[in-house]
Amino acid sequence: MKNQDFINKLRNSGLRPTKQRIKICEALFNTEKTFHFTVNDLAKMMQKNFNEKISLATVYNTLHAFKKKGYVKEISLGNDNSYFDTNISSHHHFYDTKTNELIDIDSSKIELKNIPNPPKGKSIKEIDVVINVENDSQ
Amino acid sequence: MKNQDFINKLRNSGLRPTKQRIKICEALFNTEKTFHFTVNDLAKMMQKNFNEKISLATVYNTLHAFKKKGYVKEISLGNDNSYFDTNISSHHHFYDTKTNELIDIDSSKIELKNIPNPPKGKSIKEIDVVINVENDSQ
DNA sequence: TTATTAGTTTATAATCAGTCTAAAGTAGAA
DNA sequence: TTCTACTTTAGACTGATTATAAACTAATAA
Repeated sequence: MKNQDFINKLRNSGLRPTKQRIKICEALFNTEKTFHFTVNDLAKMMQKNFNEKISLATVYNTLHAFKKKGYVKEISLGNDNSYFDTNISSHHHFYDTKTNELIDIDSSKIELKNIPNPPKGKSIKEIDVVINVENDSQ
Repeated sequence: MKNQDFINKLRNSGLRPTKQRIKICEALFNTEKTFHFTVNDLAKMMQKNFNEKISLATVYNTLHAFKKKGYVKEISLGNDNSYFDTNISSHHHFYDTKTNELIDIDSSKIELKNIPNPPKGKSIKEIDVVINVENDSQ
């Protein structure tokens, strides 16, 4: 993808294509593979790999805007800080509770049967399966 | 359950039956139904319903100790603060992302098929299914 | 172009959950 | 009763996230 594509992408979804947002698009979407990251990871990555100091507040704002637009997903894990994922397809995760490592599982791999009906008046938005794993003790 | 039962329960698992721990046991386990709560919920509950001001640090300590002993479970949700659950059976949850409401789903209700093998050297500790729901828009 | 304005970015302060610390208190064993 | 190790506590501290308010900039109209 070229810069102009990101500019269009942003503009089409009602976000002004600012320098910072375009750079963040490059960092997130100009990759072969999708990946997981924290807000801090991204802020550091922008400075080191993209030579672009972006204020933390802006990184938060941008990620939340991108999340709203469906460009990234936020991953639900119990622990400390929250993870984002550039893999926006429906999928699940292995999660190493000791190392905080996250590994994607294609949603087609796991079959969920007998999903119960949601409480009255509510409807299902998404189902997250987290398989908590740990290193085998030696 | 009577106080003496809690004292035995604590002592049997190597925790000294202090006044605070016994009171917290009463609050958590002398109920008809299991329930979900945050650390703050519990601290307030102790003061209001049990007339017992317990320091926040102690509430944290106690809950972590109880979690380690398997008296409570901690629930993995993305958002703000973490939830505890007095339902320690294996089970899943409906989670209302707008209201933060949590509803238990018996683990036998949902059938998981084709669980993929964990990454090499790791083994599965637990599987959490969170069904995110929202109020139907009127 | 230029001027206007509405949306953005930024540094910094503020907040909030959770942890740490060191002193005071207490249960259990001798 | 005394001693010791475990607990509790208030308050300091940390780290993630949000709020604020001033400076900046993209989009639009003139």
